[in-house]
Amino acid sequence: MFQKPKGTVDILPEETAIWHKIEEVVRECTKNAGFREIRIPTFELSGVYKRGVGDTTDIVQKEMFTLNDREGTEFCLRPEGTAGVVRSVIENGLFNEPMPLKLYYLGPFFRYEKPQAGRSREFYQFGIEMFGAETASADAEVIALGDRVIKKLGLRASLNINSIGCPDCRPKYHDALRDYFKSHENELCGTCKERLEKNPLRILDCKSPICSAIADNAPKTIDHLCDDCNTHFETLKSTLDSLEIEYSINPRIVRGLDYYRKTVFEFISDDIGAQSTVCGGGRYDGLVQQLDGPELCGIGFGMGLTRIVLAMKSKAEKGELELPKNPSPVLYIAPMGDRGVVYAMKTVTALRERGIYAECDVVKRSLKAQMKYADKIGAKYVLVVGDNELDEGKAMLKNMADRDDSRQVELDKVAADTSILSF
RNA sequence: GUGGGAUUAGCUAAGUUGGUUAUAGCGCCAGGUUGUGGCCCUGGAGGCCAUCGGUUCAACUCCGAUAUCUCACCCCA
Repeated sequence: MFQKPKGTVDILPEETAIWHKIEEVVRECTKNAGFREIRIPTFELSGVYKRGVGDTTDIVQKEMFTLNDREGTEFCLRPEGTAGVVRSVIENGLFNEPMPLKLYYLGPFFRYEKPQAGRSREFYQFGIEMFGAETASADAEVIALGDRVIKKLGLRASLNINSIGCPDCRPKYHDALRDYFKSHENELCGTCKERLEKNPLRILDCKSPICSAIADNAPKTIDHLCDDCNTHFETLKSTLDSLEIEYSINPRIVRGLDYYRKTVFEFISDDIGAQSTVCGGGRYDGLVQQLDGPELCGIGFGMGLTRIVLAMKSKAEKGELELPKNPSPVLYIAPMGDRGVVYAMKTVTALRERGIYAECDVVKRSLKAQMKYADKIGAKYVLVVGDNELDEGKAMLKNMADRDDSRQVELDKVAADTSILSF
């Protein structure tokens, strides 16, 4: 017997109803905000990610699924969405469209990781990208969309924002940070000692209690912003205030992808385990040029839909949310005898054409077994059709929710007049 | 990549200090007189007890390895 690959999941019919709901909310929210869907390959030339996401990131260094074609060209299964979208924007000249260019995507992504709650090797992500708008209003619009999707799904997540500066002010901040941590070098954990030279920003993220305590008093990125970045951040805050979107400023938010500039943010859920970032993103003003495109700023986020599903299930367990279910048939027709089967098939087909979910027996079950089955699948009404009914042209339409409630209907009207399927 | 926990039927679990045909509930299928669901009763199907190796007269039970799941670190959505 075959097993699915490690770290992948089978999403079974019971759960796909939840996914349909999520996709419905995503499509509605993006449509109302003018984001249009883009569908791009699930794999790209490796360089797209190596150059886009950054050579030194964990994602590129140890989490990519790579494959080679017969000519030896190296590809990667997409580990994230932004780099591929940027590649497509450049390759298709979408930067010539009216600005801002607003896009969204939805689909599977792949990272070679050790699986745990909220982290798998194949996971689904919804993301948006907005190009050509460098104002803080654009940041707020992107954040507001993430906020709306989360709220429309009945979830709560706290929004954390930060600014990590731009190529002008970030080096100065790095120096200040390095100076500070150097004075505590002996106390830092092993990994953080290494981080000191390579990427001191990451020490802020360390979960070790000692490093974390030291980091508490570290210089904050928002105290070292240049005038431009500072104004941008202040404007973002006041815009979020006026939109009544709650947030907290978290100087520890440090994203692991090299392309981020200025605004970074995360929506964090407390309904799931340690992998609690349900949506994360930020501004990436240098990325398009980094991938050989024109000068074009951008901002976006990725939303981990697998984690959204986890959060919804967790909420449902606490009784705070009702999970979407697959639909039940309005009518189940229980035929008896060959003439009944013909009637049942014709009527069910006609009802389906009219957009009504109807079922009938196709396994030759006894009447009793059919009733049990109709009950199990949650049919609202049942119509028993045998020779007697066919001869008279009439049958009893039974309301499954109420034992004493049934009405006589004319058989040839069941498919024609759907109003009889509600009483 | 580093740790901890787990693996017995489709699902949730029991299985005595190693000892004959490996259990239960739920679910599935079929019945409980001629044409009616939920409750109840009866029967049936369904397991190489994760895999491989070792100890033993004898292993679901003890030991080792592998795989997978799971939780955390790391990292991220």
